[in-house]
This record gives sequence, structure tokens and C-alpha cells, in this order.
Amino acid sequence: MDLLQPVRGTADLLPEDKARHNYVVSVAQDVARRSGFQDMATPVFEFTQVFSRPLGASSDVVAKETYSFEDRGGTGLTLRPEGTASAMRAVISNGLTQSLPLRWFYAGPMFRYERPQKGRMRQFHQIGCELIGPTSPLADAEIISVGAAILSELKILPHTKLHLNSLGDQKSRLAYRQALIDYLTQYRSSLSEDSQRRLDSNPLRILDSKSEADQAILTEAPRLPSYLSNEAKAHFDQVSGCLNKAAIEFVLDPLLVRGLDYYSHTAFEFITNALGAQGTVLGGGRYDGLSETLGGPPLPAVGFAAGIERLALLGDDHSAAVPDIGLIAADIDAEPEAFGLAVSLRQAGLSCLMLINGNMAKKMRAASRLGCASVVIAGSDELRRGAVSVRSMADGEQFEVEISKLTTWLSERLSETSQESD
RNA sequence: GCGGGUGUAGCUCAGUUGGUUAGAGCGCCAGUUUGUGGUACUGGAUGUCGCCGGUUCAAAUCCGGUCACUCGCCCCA
Repeated sequence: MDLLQPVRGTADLLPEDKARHNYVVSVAQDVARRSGFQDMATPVFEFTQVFSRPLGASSDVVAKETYSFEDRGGTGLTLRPEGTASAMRAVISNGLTQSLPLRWFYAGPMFRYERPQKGRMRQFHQIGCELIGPTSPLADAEIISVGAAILSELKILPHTKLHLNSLGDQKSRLAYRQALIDYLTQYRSSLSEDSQRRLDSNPLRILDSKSEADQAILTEAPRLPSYLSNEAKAHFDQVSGCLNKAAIEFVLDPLLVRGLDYYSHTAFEFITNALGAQGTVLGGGRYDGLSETLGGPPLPAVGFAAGIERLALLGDDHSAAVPDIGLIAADIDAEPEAFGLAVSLRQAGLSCLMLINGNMAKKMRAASRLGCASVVIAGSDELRRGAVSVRSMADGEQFEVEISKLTTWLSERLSETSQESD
């Protein structure tokens, strides 16, 4: 164990990385807000059962990917591997079943004990939306549209393809699952090793197996659409119809199966091929049965989650914020007054960085490199006249400005240059 | 959890069949410019060669182990 190294699968977000993350979150938050979703947060850990029950004990996420531990009182706790179960628990805990529908947006860290890869970390971050209450297919469409809008504003929608499927209601899903098991069991020994395991743990997963042998066997397998009830079909048709009217493009993908047990009806993923093995950028679906597995009342809901790291990897650069103004005391006697000036500029709402290190040239270079638009030079000479020098870094022009007019002068100057760059 | 690749300066990398003081570019620092950045020129510093062990007169180079990163599988955001 090397203490000078971050824990495997975790990473520091240095200012540049953090700026990208912040950008993703603020865009998502803004889009969600415009659609009526309210920002909220749940704790990062919960009683272990909050995740183990709804996600399904056999799901990989719970079986081998959770960070679970006992606290000092011996209580079994788990760092959240995803946000939906916690959100649902929060609805029930807070007695909000009388205040439906709820539209929630969240962003925060999630934890899964996985082998790290590009776009796949042990501590990663997700944004997500949950629409809790409605059974209407409009809710499904709305959730998908919010996801699409976020990707669109981040300019990564064109790099993705929306895959859509219906898993049917619980009854259709279970019937289909059994039919699939019956069919595949005949070929058990011909299936790939992975798929033989999945036959017991998560048979629907076999559908998107990458093994050619498996795919050959699957050509004759029962198809999910033919097991959908009429209601489930009608629901799905209505969702597709809404998406069509909203000009949200999608492809029907009968092989799309989401890993977590609680999904029913609509399942969708925005998939990219720009992230290696990690195709899914944003995924979700309907989870009508989740509340009941937690011991709550029937509480239909739809939602999605998206990985911030993945979105940040695909999106544009966003450099960390830099103060507009650099402030330099030209000599030691001028420092106290220069310092006071910096504070008052900030109080006036301007962003101002005081250059501290080295001689004049060093300070100028630092201000230049950081990207300050203007540099205020306060030397004893000017200060005696009640003035400072202001240098515009882009063109090298320098003026002497009275201190009493400095705030106004800088504000005007900065708004001019920011208009030019727009 | 399984399989492949990589690990040399802050960063990107070179380092010939093992051979003495381990290099380049970028960046950094200093100077030309003692109150002025960006360009240019000149000079300078920097390394547990990932870590541990083995082979050898001699290891950055070969072997074993280990850790980390990376790609794929699994799974997912």
C-alpha cells in the first residue's frame, strides 16, 4: 500500500477536470430545472438492504460490486452503487407518497468495486432524474427527452444513438424469462461459459452475448415482443409515438436488457462507440416494482442516470475559472494599500487575484500566464497621486487611473472586451 | 474475477545485440530587460530508470514476483 497514491479506481479532480465536471452538472441541472425537476440529494450510504433487495441479490452490482461494511454499532451499510433505490427510499421515508408526482434531479458520487478502465471508476459520479408517480407513457417519454436534451446541450447527442426496448410489465417479463430459460436449457452445454452462468443468474443478459455460438442458438429463441401483454404493447407504442413527435430519434433494440432487476416496460440507453468498452453514456427505464421491494406502497416511476466522467470525456474542454484582474504591488510599501484595493474590488463584484511571488517581471508573467485580462499595478509613486496603473494584457496598452474611478473603469473595460470575444 | 499491453525528468517520449558521467522536445528557473508579461536569444536545474528480489565482472536493458496504469472480457454510468 503506497499512501502517496490514490486508492485504485479513485482519482483527484484537479481544477481542469473539476471544471469539466461542473460544466456537465450545471448544464444537466439547468435542463432538468427547465423541465420541472428539482435538485435533491440523498446520503452516500444506506442500509445494505436498500440496495440488495431492489437490485436483486443475483445482480452483479450487488453480488460483487458493492462497498459494504459494518459500522461501529454492527449495522450493515453500503456505499450507494446507484441513485434510484435511494431516491425511492427517500420518497417513502419522507411520506411524500401524498405529493406525487415528484420530479427529482441529483448529482453525486457512486461506488462500485470494479476493475477500472477508461470511463469506469470505483468512485464515479452520476447525474440522474427520477419521475415518480405517473404510470403514463408520457412520463417515460419525458424522462427520455430530458436525457436527450442534456446530451444535446453538451453537444454529445450526435455521437450517440438512442436504443429503446420494452421489457413489458412484470407479468410479461417473468413469462418471457421462463420461456427463454426453457429454450436455452436444451442448449446449455453449447452456450459460452459466461452465458451458462447467466442462464442461472440473469438469463435476459444472454440476449446481447458477444459469442457467435450464443447468437446462433438465439436465432430460434423466443422473442420478447411476442410475450408483451396488450397493455404493455400499448404503453410502448405511446412512448414511441411521443418520441417521434418530439423528433427524438431512436432505434428499436429488442436485445437491450438493463442489468438491474427492477426495470419493467421501457428500457433505454444512449450508446456511443467513442468510449471503448463503455458504450452507455446515459441509461434508464421504468421501475414500477421498486417501491414494493423496499416494503413501500406501489409507486410507479421512471428515471435515468448518466456518468459524469463519461459525459466529461465526450464533451468540450472547459478551463477552470481565472480572475479577470491581476493586482500587483510594485514595491513593499505599496503592499498594504494594494491589498486593500484587491479586497474592495472583490467587494464590488469583480474577480481579482493578487500576485504575490517574485519581482515585477515574475508577477507580470504569472498574471499573463493565468490569463488575467487586466493587471492593476499599484506602486508608491502612483498611490501618492491617488492613482494606479492599469495594463490591458491583450494589447499592452497602459493607463493611469484614479483609484476613486477604478472599479467603474475596470467594469466598463471588462464588459467591452467580453463583448468583443463573443 | 479472467486475458493482453505499458511503467525512464513536471509532461510526451528516445535509449541500438547488457558496458563507464541516462538523453531530446515541451515545461520550469535565471539572464539579455535593477517598475512590466506574451516573441526572440543565451545559460541552468531536474531522475529512488514503478517497487522487491535474482542472473552477471557489469542491468534502464535479461529473469521472477509485486504494484500501478491501460485495453479487452464480464458488468455497467
